Amino acid sequence: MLELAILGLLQESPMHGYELRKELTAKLGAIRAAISYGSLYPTLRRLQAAGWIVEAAETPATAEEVPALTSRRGRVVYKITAEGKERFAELIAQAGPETYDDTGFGVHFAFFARTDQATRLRILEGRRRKIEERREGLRDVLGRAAERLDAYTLELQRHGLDACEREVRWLEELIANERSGRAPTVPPTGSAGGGREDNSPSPPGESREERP
Amino acid sequence: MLELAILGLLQESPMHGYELRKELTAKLGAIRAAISYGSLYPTLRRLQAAGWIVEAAETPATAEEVPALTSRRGRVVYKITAEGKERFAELIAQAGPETYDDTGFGVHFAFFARTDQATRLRILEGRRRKIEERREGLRDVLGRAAERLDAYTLELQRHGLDACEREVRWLEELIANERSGRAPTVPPTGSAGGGREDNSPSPPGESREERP
DNA sequence: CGTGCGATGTATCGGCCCGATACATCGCGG
DNA sequence: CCGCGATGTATCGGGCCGATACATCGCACG
Repeated sequence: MLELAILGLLQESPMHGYELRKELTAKLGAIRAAISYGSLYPTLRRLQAAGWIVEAAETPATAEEVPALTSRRGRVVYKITAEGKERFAELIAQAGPETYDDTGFGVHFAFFARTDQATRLRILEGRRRKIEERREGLRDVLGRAAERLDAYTLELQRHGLDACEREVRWLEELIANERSGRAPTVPPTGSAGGGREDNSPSPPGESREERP
Repeated sequence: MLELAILGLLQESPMHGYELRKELTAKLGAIRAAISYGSLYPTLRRLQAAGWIVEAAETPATAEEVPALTSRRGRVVYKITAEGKERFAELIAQAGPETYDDTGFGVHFAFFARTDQATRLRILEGRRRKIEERREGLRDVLGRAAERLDAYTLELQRHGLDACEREVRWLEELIANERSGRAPTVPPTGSAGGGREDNSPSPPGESREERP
């Protein structure tokens, strides 16, 4: 999952580890608290070994050749490669079982702007199915095994059930919106593209303004 | 976390691994999908090595000494020890940072019936604090960095924010209910105790029936 | 002027937990 | 009688986390 998220973020611009972590936290804040360095750095090394990303020198070397007497430990900037972009496309499109658990779905969703509509629909429906199953499990427990459990445990199940129902409704809305056509996708953002990246796509969820 | 959950369940009755997993899934279904055996068995071994639990023979050995020609691989039943009960009490009462993350809080809450009221209150308030912080983080992102993020990412944050607000309200209710006195606790369930264990404690949340 | 402290920044280590996999037994229906 | 799904125990590789260590930079406070 981290692999996918890093590849996705580096596609927007090169970054060093610390920055990456902050962006990760901002983008996935709704899903997970904060990525640990104990996960981040090993993953970066893995990605580098696979050739999906490369290190880029921090100082552009325009200056004189002062070869670092003090062995300055400067920041390490990572940059995605062409193979890395292919890898990202592969990961974002394929949907295994882990695509639908909380974290996996969150990461995929966070990069929906770079996902084609058919895949978005597939993922939203897969997630809905999974949540519906969890919901049924909770209803079963609350129905059949209620007398075996104490009041606090039951209250926990009720709260979980409520969250499931709410998420299913949310997904229904997103699915309907997705089917109805208006689906924004960030253009591939090719490395050479010039202009501003300020496209503000029409949002999912109910539209706040209507077309006349 | 698994350690705490296992100790808690074995306090109700001895169980073998498979059964333990089912009970765990029933009790924590609102929190996590299903405990993996790859977690369960190593944890059981750990607990055994520490002396918190012991293996109990499946067949009570009342029968003749037929010494298992076929080396019958029978089920392995685990039983909590006195030290294990102490350990559980220690774990359930102490509150580190991990007590307030999603999983940790869920497990603690699921065993609130075996937790004293002061600890329950402390944990509920700690959890509320943590969720409030997450909520503020999300509000910050939605306020300050909104234009840097695409519509899908923003929608994710909104959904997360909504979930936070909802959970805070839920916690407020539980806290108020807890403060108001009526707080059920399962009696220690001492190993020697005789009677039925059918105490049905008054539930958290709004009471559905009122006393005249 | 110096000094310490919080933010920035890179990195490792032990440990928990997961998914995949393997293997054995039991009961039941075809 | 045979297969098949439920029951049941167990290991292995790998991902991710929390704790920890260490270095630099800017700046506020004495």
